Amino acid sequence: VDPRFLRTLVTVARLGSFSAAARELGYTQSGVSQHIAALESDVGTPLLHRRPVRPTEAGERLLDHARPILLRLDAARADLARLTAQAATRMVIGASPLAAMSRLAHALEQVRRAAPGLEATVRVAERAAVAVGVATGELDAGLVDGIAAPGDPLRLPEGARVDALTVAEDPLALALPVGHPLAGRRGLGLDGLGDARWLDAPGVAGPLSELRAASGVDGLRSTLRYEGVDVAGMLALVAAGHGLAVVPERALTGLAGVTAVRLSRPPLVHRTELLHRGGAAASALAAALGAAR
Amino acid sequence: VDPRFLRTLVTVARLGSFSAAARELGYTQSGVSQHIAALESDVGTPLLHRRPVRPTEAGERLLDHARPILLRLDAARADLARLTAQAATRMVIGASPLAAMSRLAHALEQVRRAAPGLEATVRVAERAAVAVGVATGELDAGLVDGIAAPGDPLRLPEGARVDALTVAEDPLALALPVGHPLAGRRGLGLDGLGDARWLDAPGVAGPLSELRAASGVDGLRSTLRYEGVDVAGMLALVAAGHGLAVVPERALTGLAGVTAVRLSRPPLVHRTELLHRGGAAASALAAALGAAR
DNA sequence: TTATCTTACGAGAACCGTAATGATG
DNA sequence: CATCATTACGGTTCTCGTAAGATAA
Repeated sequence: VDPRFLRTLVTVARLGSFSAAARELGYTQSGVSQHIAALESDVGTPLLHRRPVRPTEAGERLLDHARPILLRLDAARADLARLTAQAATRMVIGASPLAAMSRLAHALEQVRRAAPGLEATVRVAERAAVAVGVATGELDAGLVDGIAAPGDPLRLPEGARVDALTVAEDPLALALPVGHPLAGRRGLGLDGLGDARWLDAPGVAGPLSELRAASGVDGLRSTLRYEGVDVAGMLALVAAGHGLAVVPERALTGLAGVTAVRLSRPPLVHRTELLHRGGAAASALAAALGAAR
Repeated sequence: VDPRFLRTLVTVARLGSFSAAARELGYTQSGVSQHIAALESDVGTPLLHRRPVRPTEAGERLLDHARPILLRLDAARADLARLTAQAATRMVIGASPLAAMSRLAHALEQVRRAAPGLEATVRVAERAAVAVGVATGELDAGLVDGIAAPGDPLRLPEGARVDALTVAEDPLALALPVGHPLAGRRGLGLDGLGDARWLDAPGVAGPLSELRAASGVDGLRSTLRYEGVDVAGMLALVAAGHGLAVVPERALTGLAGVTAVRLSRPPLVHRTELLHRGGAAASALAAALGAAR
């Protein structure tokens, strides 16, 4: 019942070890063991397999609830803290890798003219982490992007209570190595490309699973996974023929070794949203971004 | 930090009294006072005005978080309890007042043929309460209805983690007293009716605010509020000229004193969904309802 | 054996009830 | 002055750390 126990559970599940969780949380091994034992006696079922430490089915079920609950508790704390907070002089903005940085740069320019003393930081992380950061108050705002059907909002982690403003919806393109047989085409549909080799770059273009979910096209099998967050790095792999990737068209202009072909058939867009929780600085950003609600 | 404190807070806020909350929760006055004091000292701000007892701004903020968190905690408990549960012989189904009972009756028929020993109950409550009941395991399934744009899901309380299946989308009609000047029309739009007198029947046709939100038409002012859950009762008020109401067309056939005119202009439908959490009985119901995902 | 989880036990803190005190209409 | 919230205090329970025990690799 105690949320601290739930936090211990998710930490243990994440690290796969009682001792490691104890170190991270500032408890004793014993304390962690007692937390888990208390939870298990409460629900009347084992939640973790031991040796190796791995959630049971019931554990997985509880974790699915625990993570959003803990996120929401943190969000509540952050929300109340902001009520008492004084005017901020420091602003931290999160951004996912492909989020339209040029737009953000221009908007920040305007905000800084309006508030000269402002000290701003931009921190790049993946979309879910940015959403969590905004919800928990670590970030004052976040610029995130992803693939979605036109008009659909981006999917964010459960329990992350944030306001989302649409910043842009841009066309998507397929990144191909130069000389690829499809490189001359005007537009391409995904449906014929289920058998192609794909590059899965979750940190850059979003995970392939997101594309699969948004498009409804099955069988997009990846042959290589790129775990960096660097666009040029990923495109080098595309240029070398390791697979295709779907990327916002604007990210592909003027890069050697790859050709862009606009993605036409399943109506999908590269969507950019500004996440915030209503602070003054975030509102100024929203206005400067010309965001449509 | 203790969720029990949050539960105390929401109860006190709902009842507007420490003593009443203590009675309902099985605490003493003193215990409730200590809960609130602990929360206030934790967040560093008063959460309630006293005499009369009413949430402060910070209190409202915390309540917005606390209610979904508590709901989710209950849902987690129910979820885990179901893992250990044996085959159910008793099924409780929630239904909002206008949810297509005839369809449900037919589906139940099929389910009972397949499982003859089944003891079923249907319990009528408003939509949010049904969703909460399904999430917390009090109900095995729920049939709820409401007004929405075509294809849009119904809005459910935050934290209510349920699966929703679309059962039907039916046309909406305006209920008018016989002899009303608009009664002869073939179809009507809401946009010209902002100035009409409206009947607000949150328990029957859904709150007027829902219609306002779904249609985008402002200024639907109600002159009378009906708090019952009885269709005929509400329509009697319409027949007497106390105001117009938007109701699913099928609910209006063959009722004395009122005429139905189909609502055409803002594309809205009366939507019915089956809420459940994946139990065997609920799945059988879903199949019998021929629900499309 | 070694790393790891579990159990035993005691100190300290937290929670809740009884009862007295204070405040408000 | 009657109702309601707060404070004081004590008993019970809970939580956590130390330390010893159990168990699998």
